[in-house]
Amino acid sequence: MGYLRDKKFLIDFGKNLKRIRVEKNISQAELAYSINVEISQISRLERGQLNSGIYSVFLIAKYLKVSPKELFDF
Amino acid sequence: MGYLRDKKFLIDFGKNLKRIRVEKNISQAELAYSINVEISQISRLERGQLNSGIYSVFLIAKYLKVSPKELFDF
DNA sequence: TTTAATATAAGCAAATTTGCTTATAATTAA
DNA sequence: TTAATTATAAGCAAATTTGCTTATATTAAA
Repeated sequence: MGYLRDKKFLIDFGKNLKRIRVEKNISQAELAYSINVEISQISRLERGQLNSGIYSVFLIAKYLKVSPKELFDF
Repeated sequence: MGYLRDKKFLIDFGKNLKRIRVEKNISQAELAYSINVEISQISRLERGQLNSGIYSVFLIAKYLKVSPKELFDF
């Protein structure tokens, strides 16, 4: 990640994702396994350490049974 | 992009982005220049050829003066 | 507390995106 | 039609994400 990147957006996104995932009682491992991505990706994404691609977001939203929109609703 | 990736989401996302951008009378070049990304990225993104990071989406939404949510509203 | 489950951390290779560039095609304006 | 603007295309290096792995820390349950 470029050093000039404003991380607030990524951190807020991650927090929102985590909130929704926890609300649905789904572990990082379950989510990761179900959509075929690595736990480490979910972990890093939730902590704002990763600028994931929109396709991963789409898969995550799908498994969490929310619209991708909702993951950006913060 | 992995060969198994379902491209429909990326293509739909791109179309929606293009629709919004054109509605606002903003060229790919203007958008790209304004948020410091390459025109080729915008072009590829709009055609669903690219799984851009959410941070780029955030920047794009910001310049287009829409919520990131709106880019996923399709 | 002790155990089990969950989450965070970090390193490395492979895959992908991004920046940069040049060229061509398509669209719009004159 | 012609010129100008805008969009698409493609190749390459650099940067970043992702997959894979092992290890540690935190949280929840017994």
